[in-house]
This record gives sequence, C-alpha cells and structure tokens, in this order.
Amino acid sequence: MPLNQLRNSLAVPATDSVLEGFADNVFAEQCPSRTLLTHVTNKWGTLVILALSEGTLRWSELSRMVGGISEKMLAQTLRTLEADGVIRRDARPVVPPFVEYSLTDSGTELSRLLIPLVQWVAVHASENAQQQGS
Amino acid sequence: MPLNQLRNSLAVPATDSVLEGFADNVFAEQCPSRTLLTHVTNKWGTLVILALSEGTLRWSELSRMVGGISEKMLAQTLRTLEADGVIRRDARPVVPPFVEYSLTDSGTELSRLLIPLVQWVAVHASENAQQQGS
DNA sequence: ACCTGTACGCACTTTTTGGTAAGCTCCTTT
DNA sequence: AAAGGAGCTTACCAAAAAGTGCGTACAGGT
Repeated sequence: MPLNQLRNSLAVPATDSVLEGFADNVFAEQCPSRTLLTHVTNKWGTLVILALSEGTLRWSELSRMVGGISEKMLAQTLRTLEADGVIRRDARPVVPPFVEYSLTDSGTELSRLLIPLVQWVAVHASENAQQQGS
Repeated sequence: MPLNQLRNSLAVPATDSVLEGFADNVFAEQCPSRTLLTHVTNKWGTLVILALSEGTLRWSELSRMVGGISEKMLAQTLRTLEADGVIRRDARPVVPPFVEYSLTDSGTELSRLLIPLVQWVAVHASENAQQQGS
C-alpha cells in the first residue's frame, strides 16, 4: 500500500469553523465535489462560464471570445459543463447549424461567484511578476 | 502557423458590461491573469488556500488535511502560491524543522471569495451523477 | 464548379501534471 | 547503534490534458 493512501485512511481531524459541514467532503478525495470543483475551476471552464455570463452565445462566438481555446477543448468543456447542469445547449436543426449556449440558473449563480474571483485575479496579477511556469 | 494561433491574432471584439475593463485581459492568452487564474483555481491550489483559511498550519498538518495530496504536489503548490503572494512561509531555523504556512492579506481576500464557490460546489455536486472523467 | 462557414467527432502527438520512491540533514528516541 | 521524524528536493515514469489536423453535411456566395 502506497504511503499517501495509507495517510488518507487515517482519520482527518474534523476542522470546522468557516467550512462548517462540507470540510469532510471537499478535503476528502473520492468525493463528487472534487470532480465538480475541477470542472468549474479549470482554465477553460472558468473562462467559458465567464463568457456566457454576458448572455447567450453561439459556438463560433465563444470560440472567438475565449482566446486560445482549441475547438476540441471548447467542445469538451461545453459537454462537461452541460452534463454538470451549468450550461444549456440549444440547437436549431437548420441547415447551416445554429447552436446557442447559455447558463442555466445554477450556472448563473456560479458565474456571480466567479466574477469577483476573476476580478481579484485581474487586480493581483500585475503585482508580482508571474514568469515561472507550473 | 497553426490555425488557432491565427484565430487569436484576429481582433477580439471587446465585450464589456459586467466584465468591465478586464475582459480584454482574462480572455486573451499571454496575459499574466491567465497564469494566476490557473494557480488559484486548480485542484490543489484551491484546497490548500481553503485549508489555510482556518488559520496557520504546518507542513504536516496541511499534508494530513488535504486528502490525497502527495508531498511533491504540496511542495509545488506551496511554492507557487508563495511566489504569487497568496501564502506566506515562515520557517524557524530550529533543529527539528518548524515551518508554518499562512495566508497573506490578499490570500485571505481570495479565500473569502473561494469559500462561497466551494459551498456552491458542495450543494450542486449531489444533484447530478458526476461519473464521467475529464 | 469551387470555396467558405457552421458545429462538431475522431485519431494522433505533444505537453503538462502528478505519483513513487529515494535521499538529505540534523537531532531525538529506542 | 539504529531508527525515525521534520520538511523538503530530485529523478524517473505513468497518466491525463490539451493541441493538431482531418473529415463531414449542406447551403450560400462568386
């Protein structure tokens, strides 16, 4: 048995003050919260949700707006977030395909939490030099 | 020149309503905001910041608290976030090494934005089955 | 007749991320 | 005398994420 799996099997001393209740969830792996957390807080996920917070957008508009996203990543991100119930896909079966993406209600909630976060990032990004990777 | 780099070189139609001012930053790659954003919103980064929102913790306490993190990832995450000015490292040169980690002022601000986000995640994680990866 | 735009899916390769295990220093415990 | 713990670092390797390019169907423009 690897060392850190062993470490996980030990009891985590339940800390709870601000993180009341969900501390035992998020800090433990195997919890679905971890999966959703990585979906909404990864690079492309955040950016797509943010872009859609403005309103409904088509595939090509998203593609242009989120700078640097590849078509594959856009497709994957959209499908993942759709499965998570964060965004809604609305396809009209017209002949040049017309597909619209928008936030669901919970997606809108989420975007309202994400926006101040990105604002914080925008403010503090200039403070230090961020040259080194990883 | 690859296709989507070419796409990036085209002008992004500056959209600004809720995202006033920083829209041109975050949505464009090559911007330091992107780097910081990925630092604070990746899996381990979020979890470490959250853990430290409770207060100062030692290496070994963090290691036990954040379930599943390897020593390498803990070290890497801590060094990155320290360079970003989010956490502070305080090492006493005593003989069994004693090192404490805490949030800086901006790190505390950040954690206050992260907590509602994680609460949202905790609430919505149970709604759908999150079986599929990526 | 030919090319472009739309919204993808698929296969392949590259890059990044993360895990495992080992080592290290200096001291305390057994 | 040997083992172990604190707080890391490094080398090596596997897995996952992401990028690249190709194909597709059909319509409209030139």
